[in-house]
Amino acid sequence: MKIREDYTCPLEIAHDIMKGKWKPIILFQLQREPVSLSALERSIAGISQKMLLEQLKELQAFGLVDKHAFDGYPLRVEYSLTPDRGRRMLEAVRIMQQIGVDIMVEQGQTDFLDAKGIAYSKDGCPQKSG
Amino acid sequence: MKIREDYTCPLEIAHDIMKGKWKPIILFQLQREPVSLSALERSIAGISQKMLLEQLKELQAFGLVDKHAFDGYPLRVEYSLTPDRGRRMLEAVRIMQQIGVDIMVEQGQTDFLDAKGIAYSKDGCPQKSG
DNA sequence: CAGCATCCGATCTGATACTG
DNA sequence: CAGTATCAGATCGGATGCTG
Repeated sequence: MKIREDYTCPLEIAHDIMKGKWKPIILFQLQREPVSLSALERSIAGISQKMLLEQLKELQAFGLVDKHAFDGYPLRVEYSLTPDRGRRMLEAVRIMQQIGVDIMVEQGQTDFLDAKGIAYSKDGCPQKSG
Repeated sequence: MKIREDYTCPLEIAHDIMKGKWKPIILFQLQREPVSLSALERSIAGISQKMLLEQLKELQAFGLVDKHAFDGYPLRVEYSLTPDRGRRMLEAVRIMQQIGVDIMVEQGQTDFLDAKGIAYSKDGCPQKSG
């Protein structure tokens, strides 16, 4: 995957980086630690492997995500946020996430809040299994 | 326009708020002051009136944008960011924009930077006319 | 100036089956 | 476990013409 070199507007790049249903969620899920493809797939409800791989590739191309492949069997791979660009974009994702939380609370949906009404369970998104 | 009330994930809402090619650009253009529809249209290169109106409506529905209509002829309307949600989302947009700037600089595109190499001309996006 | 409706091609995304 | 290929339906977005 190669990045266009004829962008004329920074926000056009930003859109290409973040577009689609899954990118912000993927970045959000990578915030704690490097994770395997299958772990990522399990942590994101509803995503197909095709979309996950495709979006991860784009994030890698733009320098937000790193991939580390280990030799041997079974195959093992770990994805992580890059310290600079990935972490910075995570800040933007956090803001968006918080606004989403606000709206859910405003709608009376407080299920995902903890006892103190501050933090939210897991990452605030439904997980695949237990 | 009515907002879904069955969201299960804050980032799902965030995506609905920001999805599409134009929302971040519109928020960015609204940061300085309230503007009319036609001014907005002029300041965003390539957007159609249909998309502009449609996206503004969605941003209003989610509480990021306010609209103020004045009586009399010619018709006059002003759009602005809401002080809370709109301004907060603008922070996320700024982060995304800055990452876009970084990538453009990395690609050797420095045309839009000012003499000091820090700020960028206009809003960093091409404008319609002069 | 502000706003709406329709048509239609481009793009995105999910399901499914297959490879190393 | 990690990753690829293909096909079909859904969604997105641009052009255009019309109303108050």
